[in-house]
Amino acid sequence: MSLKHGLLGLLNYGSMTGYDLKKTFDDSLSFFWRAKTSQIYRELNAMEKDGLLSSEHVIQTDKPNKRLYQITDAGQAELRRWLANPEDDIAAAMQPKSAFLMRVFFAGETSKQDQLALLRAYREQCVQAGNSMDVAYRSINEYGETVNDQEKSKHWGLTALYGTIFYQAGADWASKAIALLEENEEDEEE
Amino acid sequence: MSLKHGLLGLLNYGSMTGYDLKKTFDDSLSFFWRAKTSQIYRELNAMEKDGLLSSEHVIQTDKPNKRLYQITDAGQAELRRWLANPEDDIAAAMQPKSAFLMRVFFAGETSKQDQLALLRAYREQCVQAGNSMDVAYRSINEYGETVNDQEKSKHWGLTALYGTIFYQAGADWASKAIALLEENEEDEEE
DNA sequence: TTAATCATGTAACACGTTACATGATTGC
DNA sequence: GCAATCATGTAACGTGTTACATGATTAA
Repeated sequence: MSLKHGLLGLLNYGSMTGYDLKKTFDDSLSFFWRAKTSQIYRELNAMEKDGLLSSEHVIQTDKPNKRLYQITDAGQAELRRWLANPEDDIAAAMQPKSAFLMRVFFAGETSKQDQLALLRAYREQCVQAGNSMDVAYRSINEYGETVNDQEKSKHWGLTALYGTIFYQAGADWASKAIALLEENEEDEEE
Repeated sequence: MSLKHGLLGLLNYGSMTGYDLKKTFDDSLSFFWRAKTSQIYRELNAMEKDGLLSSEHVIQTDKPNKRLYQITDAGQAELRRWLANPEDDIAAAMQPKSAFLMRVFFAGETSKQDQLALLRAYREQCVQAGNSMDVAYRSINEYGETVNDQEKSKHWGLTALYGTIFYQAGADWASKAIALLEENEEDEEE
């Protein structure tokens, strides 16, 4: 359901096209949510049918024509209703789904070299992702300082801070896991 | 694709019914993967059609009849192929999807009280989940000590360790986020 | 002249959830 | 008598991905 509410949340800031929404997702929400163009257009259609959005066709001469979506009163009500009921999403946040951990679970079927390579690759990616998140974090804060929407940018910054901590924790875990595997590397062979 | 490979991984340890597989998922993989009964039966069917599994009908007098699944040579080959190619899943692990963070992002639309309540509820759930993970971690290690499959239980333990660190990081982030919001609680009103 | 940006979709498939459907045996 | 365990599925729906389809304008 969260693509729907993400779209409502963004359109609550102002009218946009599907194309704009896609870019905003990619630019600002991509750490914790992503969606393909095809899914966004389909969802916008369904939401308009449900009365959460309305749209107007805008004819342009210099660029392709476009469809501008705006949130309706029913849409704003739905956004507020959603924000007021976070229980299920908090519970779901305790239940990650990770194909990577599935691999760790079954890594006993691979060679010790492969096991270590898996964990090292993961750690490296965490470090890299952490670095790029630091950049994003700074740019959000800078943006919040220059523009006068400090209240909003504060929450955007919190999601970026989550990213930094999440990747750091991933790298720490991988380091410990590697150490645990290397402990008995000498006496065992595969 | 990981339900498929989870089923292959478990059936690689020995033949099981759909019912057994469901229980094993719930008992051992539930921190990082869950599946409904209906999905498991559907997937087993598809996998048998693809030649990854074979099944035999077992007639029981004291209990309902059952269908025992076993992995085929093609299934073992597919399991090995999957284990040898982890790149995409490592990359995907850097791209979490979180409806909870979507809520944090848009929390500027709610009252300061609701913002704090959201973060406090999240922190509390992280602490609770962390505690129950510690229990799971200990039971896995005890199991690994008594039984002689230390090599396997080591990796199972690594996934539990990930859980502990993940929940701890979540609680730490929430504490920082709460502190940041409370910083300017005095001078601002909503 | 070539890549990027702007702009919107359809169709099919893959994966996950919800609701429905059945029924015997065992332990409290 | 009632709940738990054992045991297997179908149908419909919701959500996400992949492949396909088109085409103008602008900047390097």
